[in-house]
Amino acid sequence: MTTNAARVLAHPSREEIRVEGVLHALSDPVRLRIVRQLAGATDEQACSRFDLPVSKSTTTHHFRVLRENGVISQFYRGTAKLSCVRTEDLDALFPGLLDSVLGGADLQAERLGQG
Amino acid sequence: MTTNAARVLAHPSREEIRVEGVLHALSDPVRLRIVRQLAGATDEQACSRFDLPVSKSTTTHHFRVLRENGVISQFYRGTAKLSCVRTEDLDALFPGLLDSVLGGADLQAERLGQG
DNA sequence: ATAAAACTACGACGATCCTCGTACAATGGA
DNA sequence: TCCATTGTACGAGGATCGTCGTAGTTTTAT
Repeated sequence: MTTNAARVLAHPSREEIRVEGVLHALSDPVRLRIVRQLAGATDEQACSRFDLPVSKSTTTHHFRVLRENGVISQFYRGTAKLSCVRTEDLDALFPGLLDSVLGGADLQAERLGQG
Repeated sequence: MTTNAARVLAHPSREEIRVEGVLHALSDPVRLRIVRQLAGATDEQACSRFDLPVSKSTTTHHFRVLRENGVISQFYRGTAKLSCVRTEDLDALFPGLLDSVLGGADLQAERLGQG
């Protein structure tokens, strides 16, 4: 097989990331859950390792929204698509934002008794 | 005039505020601008003191979204409706979130040259 | 070559969202 | 009382969003 261009995923550069876009990306329950799981892991994870209450196409959609808004980066490895949070970029652009969102989500989950 | 019940505004209690709702409320450019202006002032401000690029009805809408998601509190004084950020509640629920959003917005405005 | 695994592209549906204009309500001052 | 100020309620239009199923692509293993 020749290399497939569609397998190279487009990411916004650091300068293109907007705080409104990041907040919007994180404001959906499914996507917030994805980011929490990604941030809790030590390395990148495949989309298939997420147990989400939505269909597979919807899962694809949510990962794309996160990527297009600069929250995660993704790349292919075999048939799998791996994701990780763009911690370095987000911390540089919006210091403390990611941590406080994740911390706030943790507190809320604790408070609602379903951490 | 007798007291009008419609003039008493409904606010979510602290326990009802959700991080997803707060993020959603802050993810709109107009609303983020409102909150930045509110946070930059020392006391509460009337809606009419905001110079926004939308109509008056749309302004009302955005203030309501902010209030219903627990970001601001509002009360009437005469014909004016005053607003202020629910700093104490937000800091208790999601420590550091408000500050990092505001700080990130400031940095972004600086970076884009229209602070 | 065949099949399985992982993910995507596309179109569709209903819900929500942002916006507006118009008409209305509440307050305070002349 | 009359009017100006301030904000609301309502309905509407158009855009975006979240969801899905189906069909298809890419890769790896057999």
